[in-house]
Amino acid sequence: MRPSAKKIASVLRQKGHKLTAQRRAVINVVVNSGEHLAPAALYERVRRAHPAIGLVTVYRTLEMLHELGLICRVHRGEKHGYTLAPSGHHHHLVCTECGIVADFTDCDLEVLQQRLSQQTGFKIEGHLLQFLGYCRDCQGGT
Amino acid sequence: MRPSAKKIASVLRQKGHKLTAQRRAVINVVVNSGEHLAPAALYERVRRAHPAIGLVTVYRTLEMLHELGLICRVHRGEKHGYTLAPSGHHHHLVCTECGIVADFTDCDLEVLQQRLSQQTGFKIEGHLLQFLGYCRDCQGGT
DNA sequence: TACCTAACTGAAAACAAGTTTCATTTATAA
DNA sequence: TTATAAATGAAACTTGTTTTCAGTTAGGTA
Repeated sequence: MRPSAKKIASVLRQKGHKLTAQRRAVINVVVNSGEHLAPAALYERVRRAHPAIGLVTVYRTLEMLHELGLICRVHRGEKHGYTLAPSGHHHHLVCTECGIVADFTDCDLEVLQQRLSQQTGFKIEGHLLQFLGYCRDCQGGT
Repeated sequence: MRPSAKKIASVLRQKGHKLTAQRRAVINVVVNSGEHLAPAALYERVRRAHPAIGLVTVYRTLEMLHELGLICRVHRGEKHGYTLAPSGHHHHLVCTECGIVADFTDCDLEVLQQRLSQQTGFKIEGHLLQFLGYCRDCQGGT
């Protein structure tokens, strides 16, 4: 389940963070977009609701939400974007055209991981798995 | 098979690129290190052999080698590094401590990819898979 | 309800990785 | 040897992100 704006707000409170108008605005944008948005794009949207907000605040809010595990990062080219974090281990399928993101949870990499670990002697701590392609809407164009 | 310095040099020639002392120096460093090196780190090493080389040239040479498929990029944190490219499709196991890289080729993601494609309607073009952990030598410390 | 203070904010400056520009140099084909 | 397209290095620039710092504010307390 993806967390709601209310849920996120209450987590902030619980952790002793203040709930400012700026943070509310950022949270709303993140909650209401299925895309993974880069900080700059997010900033643009947030400004519609809160024109005076600074880009720095957007960065700081995203950083905080990320640390609390409420949103997560996606890699797309050099920069990265953020989306709501569904609970638990999961991966992304990113549209390289429009940035929309689909989640999936079952990656079945445990077997591969274990074998690699034995073969190489590495102590594997995690993995990075992401599919890249074109979403339904972006397949026609370009 | 990982290509040798000679092999790489001859590919450059074939493609009409000039074989300068700087390029030779960059190629040597890449060939002689099992680590994935960030451009800046590579630059440091290259300077031992060729003190007058510029960072720009390192970037340009890496870019060229990458385009020719002779080396490949690895993600590590925000920046990226380069290692020799073994031929064909492959992935990396990266030590987050020292940056050493192990390759592996069999990722068995076709099944997963096909299922995701059906479920989401995405036309999947590629994937990003990388394991992160500690290599044998780095497991003790820290 | 007013007040207090740590937390938060925004502007500007700083930073890091990478790229572009441009005048100079050089590998290599003729 | 020479001509020239390709390559180089310094410096300036770009882009994404972080730091600094003086001023503002959320929200607990009197």
